[in-house]
Amino acid sequence: MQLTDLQRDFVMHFGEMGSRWGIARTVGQIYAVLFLSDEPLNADAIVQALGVSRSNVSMGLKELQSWSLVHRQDIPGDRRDHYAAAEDMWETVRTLVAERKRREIDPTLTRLRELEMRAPCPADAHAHARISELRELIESMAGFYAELDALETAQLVRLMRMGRAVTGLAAGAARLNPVRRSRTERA
Amino acid sequence: MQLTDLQRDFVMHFGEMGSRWGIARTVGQIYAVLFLSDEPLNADAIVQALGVSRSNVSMGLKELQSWSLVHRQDIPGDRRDHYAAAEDMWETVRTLVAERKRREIDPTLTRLRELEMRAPCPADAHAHARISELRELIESMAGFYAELDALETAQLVRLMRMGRAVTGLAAGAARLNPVRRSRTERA
DNA sequence: CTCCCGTTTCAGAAATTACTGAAACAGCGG
DNA sequence: CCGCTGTTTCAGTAATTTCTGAAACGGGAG
Repeated sequence: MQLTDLQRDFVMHFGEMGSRWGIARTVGQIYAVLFLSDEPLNADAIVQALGVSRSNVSMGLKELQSWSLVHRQDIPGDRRDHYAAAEDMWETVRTLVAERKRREIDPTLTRLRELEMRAPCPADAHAHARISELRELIESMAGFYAELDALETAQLVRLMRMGRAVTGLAAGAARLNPVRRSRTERA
Repeated sequence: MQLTDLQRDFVMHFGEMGSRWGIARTVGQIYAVLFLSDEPLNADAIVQALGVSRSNVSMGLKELQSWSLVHRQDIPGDRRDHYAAAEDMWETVRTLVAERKRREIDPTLTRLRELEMRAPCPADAHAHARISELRELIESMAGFYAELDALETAQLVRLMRMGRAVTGLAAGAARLNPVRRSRTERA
């Protein structure tokens, strides 16, 4: 398979961005190729398109599948495995975010809670407080995320495109649904 | 300076997480030390706490300042530079997100728009469509982010802790502010 | 069972990224 | 202007990550 100029430039950019996200450059490129393709591709087509080794593609596909970004898809009458990127990009964003949360946020929360449990040696008073505050912050964000994630995709998209209405809530809602505030916050 | 057990464990975890985020391990550790400290620290204190080279700390502090996560702070009667992490964690989250957007999302949007502009060679029809769709998706998310970012911190926190109310909007708003939907979506 | 087509694994090579120590630099007090 | 304290730069080294080619594996057809 031979990429067009447009495809090549897109794929290169994607590889570049991927490598800033802890994703190996070629893994990003493999995803990009599948993302653009209008049909499932077999591993050799990807090898040709990118000029990387067969084994590298195999590893990359495995990783992409572990992130649920790519899935195997049968082509009748062809014994080889074919792969395709998920069609629905919003769904893909969801899995991407969910996966990152699972791999990065959740373990951190666990660890922070564990640290908070420890017998608080007096020299640690300030550190302890900072850790609690950080844990609370992360929990707030995780809660907000869980809210959004519970929505159907169509609703989520609507919400994101609603503009002012959402944030208007924040200003107006103090009366309707007040959050219990600490003395310092009230000051 | 000598770290307590609690501090050491936190710092190590932070370094670990940092390195999954494209931040060098020691840079994450430097930030963590400053984050926990109840007073500004000079570079040598950090060198001692982490056991890394002076120059590494100097580079790390420079990078953290470029992300606005850490700032220099004078200690009267001490010629050395002292550094401190920002007090307000929500503010820190904001700058972190803003900075990542600026460095990663904005260039991608620019590039995607540029690719869309190109004379659409017939073989690229599908690729072109996918790129447009991706661009629109990213723009939606960026718009939503801009909304949130425009809020005062206190309001933002309130919004995040509001629970149902926010996402309830999405369900209710179809009538008030309908989004034009494609035939397939309606099906 | 064996051959064939395709996939996966893995140890080492290559490339990238992070870190160090030495030297240059900055600015202040004398 | 010199000497002292502290900071930054940078070229080289170390460590880590990514990629490759060769070999092992798997399973269906004959």
